[in-house]
Amino acid sequence: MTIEAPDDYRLDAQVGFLLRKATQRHLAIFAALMPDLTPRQFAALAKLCELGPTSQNALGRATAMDIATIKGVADRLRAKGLVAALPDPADRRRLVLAPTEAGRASYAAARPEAHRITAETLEPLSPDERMTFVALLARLG
Amino acid sequence: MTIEAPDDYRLDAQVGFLLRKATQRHLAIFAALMPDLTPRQFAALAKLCELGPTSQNALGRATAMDIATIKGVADRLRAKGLVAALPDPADRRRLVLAPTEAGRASYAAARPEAHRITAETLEPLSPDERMTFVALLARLG
DNA sequence: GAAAACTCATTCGTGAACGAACGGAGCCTG
DNA sequence: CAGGCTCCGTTCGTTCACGAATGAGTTTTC
Repeated sequence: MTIEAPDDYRLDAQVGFLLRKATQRHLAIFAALMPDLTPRQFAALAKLCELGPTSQNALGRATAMDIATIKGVADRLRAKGLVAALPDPADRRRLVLAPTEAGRASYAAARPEAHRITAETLEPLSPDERMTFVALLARLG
Repeated sequence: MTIEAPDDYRLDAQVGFLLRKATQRHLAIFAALMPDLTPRQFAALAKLCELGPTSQNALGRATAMDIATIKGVADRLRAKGLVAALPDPADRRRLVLAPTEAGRASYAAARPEAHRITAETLEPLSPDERMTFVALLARLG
């Protein structure tokens, strides 16, 4: 792993490119092990089960999704019957989201798969390397 | 950095979530420093300048983009006048892409920015940590 | 030399990211 | 209480990912 000189640019060594490739591989693993939910849908459902009833914007912030993005994700989760939305009587701007019975069941069933997805994504690294990698990655967020 | 027990799932500690957040930050840096090209457009242009005339499919493989994705990226680069497309007389299925004069100039101008983008993305890490991180990340692609 | 197998490019559909603009609603300060 | 600031949700437009299907062209194989 050499640091390239300013006049020698190799795309394949750039963080952005490597991040994209690692993400691609991870998404393929995810789609194979959890075909019924997309990563964002699972993230939103997981956070919702963790937090309980939450406004749409707040859920977006908790899952690091754009306001426009969480809207679409929430709509698709509602269409699947995993999430219910009710207007907040105390604040009429708010749409309060909560997992349905089916949503909680789906989350409970998906959790072991989520661990497997993480494990398989990190599989090329040794246990020590995995810890190192995750710790460094967390600092780039 | 603890490894969570199977019954304690925290979204914020999952590789997929961290990858997404790191990518988000990187994309924001990219958009700020290279507003005229998207990361994929830059990647395609860079590979094209590196490889010379290349078929669309081959460029897709070289940049780790789906066939359907590279089509759109190539179309947008053509619309910007940075890339030209000609049918291959030797193989009439092929569309051969090549950078235009403007494309080469744009790439030459963008290269220093690309280095700055990489540097800024990795800025939270020490020089040693950067090497470690990039090496580990490369193995997850 | 003809059928089978493969390759190249295109198109369609779904899911997603995110900036920008918008209107409705609450809050805060003068 | 009125004007302004902020927040909430929605919609629009552009870009991208990727599976699937299709049609045209090329190579392989028998």
